[in-house]
Amino acid sequence: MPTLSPTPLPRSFYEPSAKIVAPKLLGHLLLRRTPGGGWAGGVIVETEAYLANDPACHGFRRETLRNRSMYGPPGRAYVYFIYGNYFCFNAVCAPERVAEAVLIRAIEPTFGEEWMRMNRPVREQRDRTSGPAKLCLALDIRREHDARDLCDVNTGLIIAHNEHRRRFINQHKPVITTTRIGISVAEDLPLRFYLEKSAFVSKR
DNA sequence: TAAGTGATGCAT
DNA sequence: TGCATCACTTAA
Repeated sequence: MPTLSPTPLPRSFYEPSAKIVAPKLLGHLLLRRTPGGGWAGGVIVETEAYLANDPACHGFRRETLRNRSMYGPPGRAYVYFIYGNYFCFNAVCAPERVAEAVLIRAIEPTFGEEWMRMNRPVREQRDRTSGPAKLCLALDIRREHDARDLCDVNTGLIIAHNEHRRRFINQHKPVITTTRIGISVAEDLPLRFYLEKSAFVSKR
């Protein structure tokens, strides 16, 4: 499973449209450096794509203070605050000035589980990271992580190559493609992707 | 199933 | 300046 010295996915990985990148992120690793100096996080099992010509995308209308990082270069974080309580984490895709991103909706915890349990002490392990705001709580991802470079291991928030990705996907396939959750426009687009056999998928 | 939560951004 | 909206979660 693990990599003590993780290798971030390269920036070129995020240059295509989010609709291409979203399914390709399944099986890779969302990782956060802990105060203790180790890594916490796990395998991405559910994603959604938000596109430049997509009314549900925060960057659909124009650049604002909130969505600024979506308009920046690919391979950075877009973290936004929602419902007065929660943060959600995205990986910015597509070239600069093209506002696209992939929302990470769920991960399977594999590293730093003790630290995540402290951050989000719920009874059931599968409730720890089975939702976009849940995983931000477990990994203590906040406003200050917005715009952070996911390709630079020194920023402490990365998406890393999973050398066991193929095996993980084989064990958790098939990949299901369906409509996105919690939106009120463009509800019919097939832009949500998840691994059918993962217990951490937020909703079926 | 519904309420809580407050920043955001569009309309005024 | 005001106010509806919101890529969610939790407790019922």
